[in-house]
Amino acid sequence: MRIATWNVNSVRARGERIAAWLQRSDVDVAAVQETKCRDDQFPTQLFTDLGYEVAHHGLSQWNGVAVLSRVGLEDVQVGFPGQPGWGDPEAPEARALGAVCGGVRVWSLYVPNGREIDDPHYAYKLRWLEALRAYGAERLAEDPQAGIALCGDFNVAPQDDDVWDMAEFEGSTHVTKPERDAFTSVVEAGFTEVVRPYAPGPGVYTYWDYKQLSFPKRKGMRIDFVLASPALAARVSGALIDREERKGKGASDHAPVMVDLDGGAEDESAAADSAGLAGA
DNA sequence: ATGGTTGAATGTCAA
Repeated sequence: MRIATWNVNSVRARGERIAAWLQRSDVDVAAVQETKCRDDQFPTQLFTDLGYEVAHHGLSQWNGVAVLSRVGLEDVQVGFPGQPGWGDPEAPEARALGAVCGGVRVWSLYVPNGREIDDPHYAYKLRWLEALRAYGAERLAEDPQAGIALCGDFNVAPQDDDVWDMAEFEGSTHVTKPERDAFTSVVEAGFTEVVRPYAPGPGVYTYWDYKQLSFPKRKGMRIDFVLASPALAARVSGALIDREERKGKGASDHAPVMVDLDGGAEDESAAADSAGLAGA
């Protein structure tokens, strides 16, 4: 089974490109962020026509998260318990959506950007990551064998090599110790980042700003991740960052990140077929 | 080409 995460930066501006990518890449489950639309604006049919079930949560033109799956989509959760809110009155934004797909609880997460270190959004970002850690820890305490994937745009570059030049990030968000500590806390709660071992840096990124020719100049950031629970991490057989998808007219500013899993219902059925053939 | 973004409530914010 292949699962993926991608900040698409508007599902309406990029629908055809997303559909082409799903098919080309043989994606079974996609966690999508920044759909930038309400539920009633989501181009559901584009994906159901390709055999995917769709769950979307969008409240406005900002944020918006979705899960697309062709291996079943059950138990949809809008937001997670304890997810911090924003605004007045304070309310959760459309930044988290979970569903069980092919036996794995897949979360599409869009961590707040943080903007500037002295902006209230920065403290909001840290609260949000802490709440995610607490929720993840709780789920694993309840079921240590659970297959959980925390997929998304974390808006944190955990290591110095995850940005093109640390000197250019002096005083900036995404690389501060509190943000990195918050990310590490989620990992230490039991969620291994499974992409990096198969796509090591330096110079390997998932996001390049549209401005200043960042992509051709290779000035990117690694901020999109798949964090897997122990049982799920044990099934990972590969991962890749689809840098090609960042190229050309109409690209998102993020690249898709894909993870391949061994086992699960499909592989068991294939193994049974193989055994049957061998015996024939 | 010596510069250079894109997408969303069309006006200005967000990333």
